[in-house]
Amino acid sequence: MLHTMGFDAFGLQAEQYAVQTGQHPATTTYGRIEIFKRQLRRMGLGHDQRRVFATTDPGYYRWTQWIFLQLFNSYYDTQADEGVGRARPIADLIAELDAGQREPDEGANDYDRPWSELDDLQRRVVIDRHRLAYISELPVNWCPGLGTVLANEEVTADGRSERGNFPVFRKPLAQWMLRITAYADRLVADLDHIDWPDKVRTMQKNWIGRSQGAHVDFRVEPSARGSAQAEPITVFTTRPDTLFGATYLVLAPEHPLVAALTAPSWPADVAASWTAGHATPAAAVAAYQQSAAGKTDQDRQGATESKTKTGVFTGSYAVNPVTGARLPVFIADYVLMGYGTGAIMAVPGQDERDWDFAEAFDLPIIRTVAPSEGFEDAGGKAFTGDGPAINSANADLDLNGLGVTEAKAVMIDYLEKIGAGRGAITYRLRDWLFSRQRYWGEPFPIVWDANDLPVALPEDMLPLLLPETNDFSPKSFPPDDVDSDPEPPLGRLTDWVTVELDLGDGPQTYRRETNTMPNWAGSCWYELRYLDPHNAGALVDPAIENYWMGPTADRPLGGVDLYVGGVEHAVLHLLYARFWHKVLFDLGHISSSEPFHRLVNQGYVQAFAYTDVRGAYVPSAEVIEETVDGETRYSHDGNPVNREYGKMGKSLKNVTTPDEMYASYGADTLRLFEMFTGPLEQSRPWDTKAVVGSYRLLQRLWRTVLDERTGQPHVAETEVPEELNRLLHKTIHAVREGYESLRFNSSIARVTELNNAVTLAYPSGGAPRAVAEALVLMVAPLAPHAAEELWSRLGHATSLAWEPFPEADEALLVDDTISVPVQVNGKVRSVLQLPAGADATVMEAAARADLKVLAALEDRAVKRVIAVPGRLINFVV
RNA sequence: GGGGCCGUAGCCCAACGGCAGAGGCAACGGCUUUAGGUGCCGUCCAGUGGGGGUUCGAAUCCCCCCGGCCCUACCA
Repeated sequence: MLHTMGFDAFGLQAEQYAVQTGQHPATTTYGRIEIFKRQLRRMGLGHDQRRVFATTDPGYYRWTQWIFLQLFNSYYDTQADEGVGRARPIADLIAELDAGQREPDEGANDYDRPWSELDDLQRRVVIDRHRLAYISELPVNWCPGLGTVLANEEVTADGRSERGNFPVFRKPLAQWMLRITAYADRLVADLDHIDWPDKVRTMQKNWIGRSQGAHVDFRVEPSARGSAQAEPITVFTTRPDTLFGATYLVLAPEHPLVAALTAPSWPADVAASWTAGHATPAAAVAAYQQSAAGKTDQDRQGATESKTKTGVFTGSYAVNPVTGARLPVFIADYVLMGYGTGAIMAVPGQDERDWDFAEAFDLPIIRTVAPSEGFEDAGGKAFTGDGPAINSANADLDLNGLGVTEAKAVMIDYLEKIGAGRGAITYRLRDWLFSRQRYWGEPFPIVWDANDLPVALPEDMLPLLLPETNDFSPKSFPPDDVDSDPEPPLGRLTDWVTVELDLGDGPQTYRRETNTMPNWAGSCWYELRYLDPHNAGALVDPAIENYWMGPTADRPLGGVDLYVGGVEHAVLHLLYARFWHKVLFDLGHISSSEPFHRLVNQGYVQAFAYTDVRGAYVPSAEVIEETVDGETRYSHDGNPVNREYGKMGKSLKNVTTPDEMYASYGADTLRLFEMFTGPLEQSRPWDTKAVVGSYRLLQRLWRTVLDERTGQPHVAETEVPEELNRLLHKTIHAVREGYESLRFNSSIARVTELNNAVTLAYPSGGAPRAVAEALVLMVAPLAPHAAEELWSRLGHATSLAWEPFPEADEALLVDDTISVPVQVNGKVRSVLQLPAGADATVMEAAARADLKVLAALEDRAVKRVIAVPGRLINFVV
């Protein structure tokens, strides 16, 4: 077994602490690590110390940087593995392009010329766009209050930073991105082959958000922009079947086509609500864009709840490819640039949001799916259910009468035929924004050349050490300062930034990348480093990786046998780590394709909180509980208080730490108690009253083994009496089962039960040694200190850690006679003592001879007899 | 709005579809110690949130409702 731990110590939290205390992050980080190590040691947690490291150790982040180079130097070959796709070295791509075997991926080549006609610089730009680590200039999450950009996963639903709770704005900035979207399908598919809680699998699936539908192209009326060359608007829809009901288009305010679509003037007789009172479309669009940009997603959400839709007309019209109808083009913030194409076809008849917008702007509504009976009479508006298509035919195509699924397929075929669209899959998942404008993180092993193109440092220059400085504070801004721009602290170290290197073309001047990696980088692969923590030549020796984590029959994709962690990592760490693991797998560095085979989410330790009559929280520690007339009451300073239940928090005045319990009862009691209060996976209240129970168990066990006054063992070197021996072996069996299934609370209960029986049978010592030793060994995993001491005093020279765990003798698990309940119509009427091996016939005969059973049967005819050997008999009358 | 988990004695929690109770806390009685928020022995207590269904038999499986906790949310 390999059981260890490490310190994930780069990132915002560690840096903020350092800034607050005016110390260097390295000082505070390594200082805290020493404290944590002491605390963990004090608890007797048995991690393998030889494998402990911090993600901030240069010997570790050297390999984090190395993995980044792997990402930079590879691309996703979507054709590989029968279309599943696989990461491959970028050199392979270049070779194939040079050999004329393929052209660049769609969207990667902006030069209107094939690869063979591009110059070297253009080729580099095109190649850079294929990399798994690439620079993007799309809008990102900019958080002025933190002075850094953030990943989608670090922004809460209400548009604020998960850390610090500052507003987050969308802003176009050149940033490193990791192409996690290439792995979307595999990240979903492989969830079926790992043993994770359904909850976490569902969360990942929802986060990845695969949806199947179509891209539809809408031609823009040339008159709108005074040019015949208008670029079509491509929308994504999951309901191509409803295209006949599309009555307008909506673009996200940030959509790149908005400028081109903004007409010079309003058409005649434009509705007042469409213009928002502005004299020209340009003014209306500009005003709307500005107000949308200044809003956080939280403000947008406010509109969601009231269902009020806002937007403005661009003055342009597009053409519905199946009906030829003129569709006004709007911009509205209910359409998000980050999903699909950032543009939708609005079908108010089948979409509630579109219906709301259509009502607000007085736009036509055409039903293309017949609503269910009574739907409209009941005031139903948009009908999103299944039903036969209506109003859905033109000269070449007739969907009427088809169900939704069939109509979708027919429509996609038709769109492909007329060149107006195609089937498409989109994801909610975005590529992973990987730059942070922070000091305390892994520097990127990248330099920029005279062409302002990125160049990877060679592996032998790793690790690229984080430069020493006292000027590490982030440049943050007023939280609402949308116009601010990020300023990485490393950029201030001009001596470090400008560097002369010979990377093969002779000495040249380069500019170092000044962003750092996010805190997730280090925890993306630490499970691999534990396997081979001191390897200087590879992140992990392949043979060692295969030994510990390679695929087996039980773990078809390989991975760690058991990973215990909080559910809060479901769409952050656990998603990122799976992604990196798959990249390393694709590139042949490891044999497992999933990092963690079995995941268990431990429950949260929660706490009660108490409010007084005014609703103010009072300190939980001062609340008195009493039971009056069978009713439990809580009071504080003599005044009644109300009890709530939930997380611990300073504002709730219910935070407790285990320190006090440790001081009063010691590490073993604390460990035992924490495992005893309930199942590992279940959240439960931290209610310290009951801790004496665990304390007593250890005391009682102590007295079972030792004479309290002398400290000498008082066990007897005798055989275990048969009855006690049966209990012993049943206990061993149950305790094992409990440990194996992580139901530690049950195991402790069974140990307690056995010890109680021993105490009862041998009140003043003299318990058989075999029983005493088994008890000590069984409690050892949870109370190692006391167990070790007892083991030693029992006369053993070596640690019990080397002792095998007790094994149950199967023969002793079954009793000679068993009590078998006899039911009549499912109700227990009698209990018989029968030999353990009694078969159904014997059981029935015995039951029929039983007086209580006869009385219950009352001469009624027995219709049926269910006799389950070893369990029960049921007479159905 | 969507999703997940959970409701069993005063409390925390057990119970392969088969006698509702393993263990602990609290309470009560006694013993011990009395400096005691100590130790020991014993006693006590629910019919499984509510309603329906499947079954010979349901805490357990299915459906609806109520309550708690957590996640997610204009995803086209």
